[in-house]
Amino acid sequence: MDKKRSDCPISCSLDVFGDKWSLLIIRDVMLRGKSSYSEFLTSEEKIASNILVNRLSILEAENILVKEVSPANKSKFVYSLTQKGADLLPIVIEIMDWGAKYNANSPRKEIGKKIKRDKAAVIKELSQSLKARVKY
Amino acid sequence: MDKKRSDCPISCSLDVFGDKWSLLIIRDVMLRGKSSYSEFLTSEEKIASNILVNRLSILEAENILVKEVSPANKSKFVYSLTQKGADLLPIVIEIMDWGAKYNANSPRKEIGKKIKRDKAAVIKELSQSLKARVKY
DNA sequence: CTTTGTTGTTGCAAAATGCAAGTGCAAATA
DNA sequence: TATTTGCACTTGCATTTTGCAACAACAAAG
Repeated sequence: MDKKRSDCPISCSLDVFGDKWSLLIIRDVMLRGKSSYSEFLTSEEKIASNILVNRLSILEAENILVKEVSPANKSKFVYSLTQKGADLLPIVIEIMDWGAKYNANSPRKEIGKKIKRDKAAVIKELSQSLKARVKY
Repeated sequence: MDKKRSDCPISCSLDVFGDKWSLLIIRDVMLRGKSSYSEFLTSEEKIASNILVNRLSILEAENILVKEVSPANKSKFVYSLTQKGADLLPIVIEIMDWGAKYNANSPRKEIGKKIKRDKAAVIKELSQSLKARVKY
């Protein structure tokens, strides 16, 4: 881990995921059912492969993701959320809500509309369903 | 504004404040009563002056902060939150909560403890008090 | 008239990012 | 067996951003 700029919890958090890519990887795992390097590479934001490797290794080192051999394909890895990673859900939902509110070109889809109606319920529901696949 | 990587609301949001400094400036305005360039410079994370100028101009261009001549001192500027900026409160609170939970060295202070007890109440209460000083 | 406070700017080295191509290796296919 | 495909990186290099320190413009205060 890089050394912290301060003990402020906001600053500490940003030291970990305060960049343009980390939370997009988390989003892919959390909300889009993605779990592998090749799936992350195909996301529409077009992350570069070296950045992806770098971020995956940081997220793994921070115990936000765990990397394991795929049960289905032994020459493949799958990344899963830890509890610490799953706990990022409220942050991701709030960022999504703010972004949907202030961007004309991001029309709210089903989940966005549900968030607008009852954010707390969406977080509760999703965090329940994440529990089933959280590792460690 | 830089061009967007995608229409995903999370991606759009990170295009705006997805870096290590923007949300610390927002924190200073939102929770620490700071409002001027010189106050931001003195924060413990020690932002460089060129980065600060750059971020303030982005936040202003994005209509998250407004810059005005200080009523008290005509040779000074004050930055205030717009409604769009104040709406970042839930994000900031969630990030603070996560950071406090997973960092041994960030003992929860009063606000952190209140968040742990009743996050929704803290957000509601603070957003009420922000309303009084939001511009536009 | 000089000092202080405030908001910047400039220059430069170091680090991070973006992009394209290449590598290693196991599984699938011919 | 030989070849191809899929997957997870690695490398090289140009561009951009960051970090650090010094300098500058200008109004207000003393």
